[in-house]
Formats: sequence, C-alpha cells, structure tokens
Amino acid sequence: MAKTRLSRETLLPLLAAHVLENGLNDASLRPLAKAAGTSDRMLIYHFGNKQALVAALLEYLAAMFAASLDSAFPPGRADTRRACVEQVLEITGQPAFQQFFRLWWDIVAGCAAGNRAYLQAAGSIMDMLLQWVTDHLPADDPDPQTGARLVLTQIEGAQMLAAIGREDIGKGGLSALET
Amino acid sequence: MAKTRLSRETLLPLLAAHVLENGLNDASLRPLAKAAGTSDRMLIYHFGNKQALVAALLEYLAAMFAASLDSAFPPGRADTRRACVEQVLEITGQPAFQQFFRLWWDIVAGCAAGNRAYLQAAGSIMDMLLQWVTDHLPADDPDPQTGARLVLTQIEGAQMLAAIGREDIGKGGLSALET
DNA sequence: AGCGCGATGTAGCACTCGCTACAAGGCGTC
DNA sequence: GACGCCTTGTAGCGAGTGCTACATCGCGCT
Repeated sequence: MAKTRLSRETLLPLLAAHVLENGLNDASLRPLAKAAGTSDRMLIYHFGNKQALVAALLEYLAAMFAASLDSAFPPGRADTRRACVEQVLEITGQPAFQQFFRLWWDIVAGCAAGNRAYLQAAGSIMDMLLQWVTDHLPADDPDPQTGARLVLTQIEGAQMLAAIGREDIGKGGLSALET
Repeated sequence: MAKTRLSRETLLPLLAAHVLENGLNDASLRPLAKAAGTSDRMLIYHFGNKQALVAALLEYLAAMFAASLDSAFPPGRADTRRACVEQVLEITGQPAFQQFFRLWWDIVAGCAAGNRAYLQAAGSIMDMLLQWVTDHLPADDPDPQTGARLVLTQIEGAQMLAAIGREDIGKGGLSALET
C-alpha cells in the first residue's frame, strides 16, 4: 500500500500539480488533500494552517517556474530588445507555461487585495525575471538596466492582454519598439 | 422608512460600491445584500442568480470606469508616446482609481480561469482603452494604430507591476521609450 | 517485550455558500 | 371591498469551509 510517511516534501509536488491545474485562490483543503492522496486533517497537521500551506506552495511553485524558464530558453542573448520580448513571448506562450500564468494572475489579484505572502512571492519572482531579462539583452545594449525594465514591462503587459484574450494588442505594438 | 421598491437600477450603485471596496471574486450574496440594505433573497429575485448579478455589475462598473476616465483626463493630445504613457500612469495612479484596479486584477484572474463573462467584459474595456489611447496620441504620430498598441501594452505592464508593489520596474523603463 | 511518541483516521464543530419553499405584505384594478 | 399579482420576509436546505478533539496505529528505542 506504499505507506510512505507524509511530509512537506512529498506533499508539495502533488499539491503544486493540483494548484497548477485548478487555480490557487479558491483552492480548498479537501480537494487539495484528495489530490495528494491524504486528508485535510493531515495538511493542517503538516503545515499548521492553510495560510502556511499556501506560502510553502508559493515558494515551491516559484522554484518550479524558475527551473522551467531556465530549461526552456536558449542560453544566448537576443539581438535586439524587441527580439528579446518576442522570444520570451513565444516561449512562454507554449502550453507548458499556460498553467503558470493562470496561477500568476491569481497571485496578482491577491496582491491587489493586499495579501502579504503574495506580494512577497510576486516581488521576488519579478526580481528573478528582471535579472533574467537583463542577462538576455543584447550585449551591446546602451543601457541594460533601463532596457530590461522596458522589456519586462512590455512582456508583462502583453501577457496580461493575452490572458484576457487580446494578444493582438500586445503583439501588435511590438514593431514600434526600437530595434 | 423609505420603502422605495427595489430594482436592478437602485441596487447596482450600492452593489458596485461594495465591490469596489471589497473585491469581486470573493464577494458573496449576503454581504452584498447587506451593503444594498436588503437580503440575499432579493438579490436572487431581481437578478435570477449570482452569475447574472455579477454580469450586470460588470457592465455597470465598466460604465463607471469609462465615465471616471473621461472626466479625469484633459481633452488634448500628448506630445510624445512616452508622455502619453506617463500621463495615463500619473492619473490612474490617483487614489480614486485604485479601487478600479483592484477589481481589474480580479477580472483578469477570472479571465485566466476561463470565466466567459469576465473575458467579454475585459475585452470591451480594453477596446475602450485602446480607442482612448489612440485619440490621445500625438497628432503627428507616424503609425497611431501600432503606437497605441505599444503604449497600451506598456501602460498595462506598468500597472501590473504597480499592483505587486514594483512600480519602480514599470516606470524605470519609460526613458527607453522613443520620445 | 513493553513503552513513548510522532503520524494518521474518524467524526464533528461552527460557520458560510448559493439558492428555494412558503407565506405574507402592498398596491392597482374592477 | 375583493381579487390578483408583483414584491418581500422568514426559515431552511444541502453542500462546503477551515480547523479540532479524541482515539488509534505503528515504528524506534530500551
């Protein structure tokens, strides 16, 4: 019966899978527990309360996302800022990333509602992305710091527009980005 | 006791006020009813079910938002695309708009989760904004259609970053927008 | 073997959710 | 006044919420 002891480490991958599939903000203990093959009782036992569980889950998911990004992108730099935006949008548009973005907008909504754990998680994810964009900007970029911020803002705007079904707007403006 | 008959028209402003204050995605009938001075029973009676209530509320809120935008902005055009972005960010950063954006991220999260009513509402709001940006672009803009898309995407990216407490990123890239 | 303690199952609490059954109120029409 | 209908109040249903009390299981240690 595979009676392996439960722990945060064995639980988190299963919980993450469920949350990626079904969203974060209205995930409740019993469905989460079922997905992990246990009971709500045990989730509370191992994490203390739901808030702590969600915090642990966020950390785990952020690490998953970072790993996915690293493995999905070629190591080199883009030729132009615009190419950098396009490259990111193309890769993050793949189905494997869609689940993450579904989650991302749950997190943003939570941030807008004042959820501190979400704010912290979102901030560090953005720091990671900013660093990543900086590293993938053209080597001859005249101002990588400012450029990375412009590029990241453009990417996020395009992704929000994609989330509401208007990717035409986000992609339609790209040709106006200086090469 | 001011026994005015209830109707969607008398209810919607009160419901909208409650939702602007407390968020949309986890608004439930009883608090909504209390805010409107009535009972959940009557909300269902007048709107049929919660889904229809939310749809009506979205429409009402979109009209409110459009009116707020129109009255908050000066009628003229911006001098540059960058100035257009900055002008919008400055005005929508005012406290009066914060409630709307809190709601907006609830809507985006709902869109990402596949909510059709949200998708439709979000799409038409974006159409409105795109038109608005087009009308406020510099008169000599070489390609208003593309420019408006670039500007709107940049605005939305900056607003998402502001929602998660990182407005520094959104505004930090602006100086790299061609004048 | 027996003890101790962390891990787990069962059952349940008090609460909220969207929604409904039923009956009564209020008002216009004849 | 009497009828009829739109509107409203009271109460409650069945399901789901986060969380807890209590008892038991099973493993490691002596």
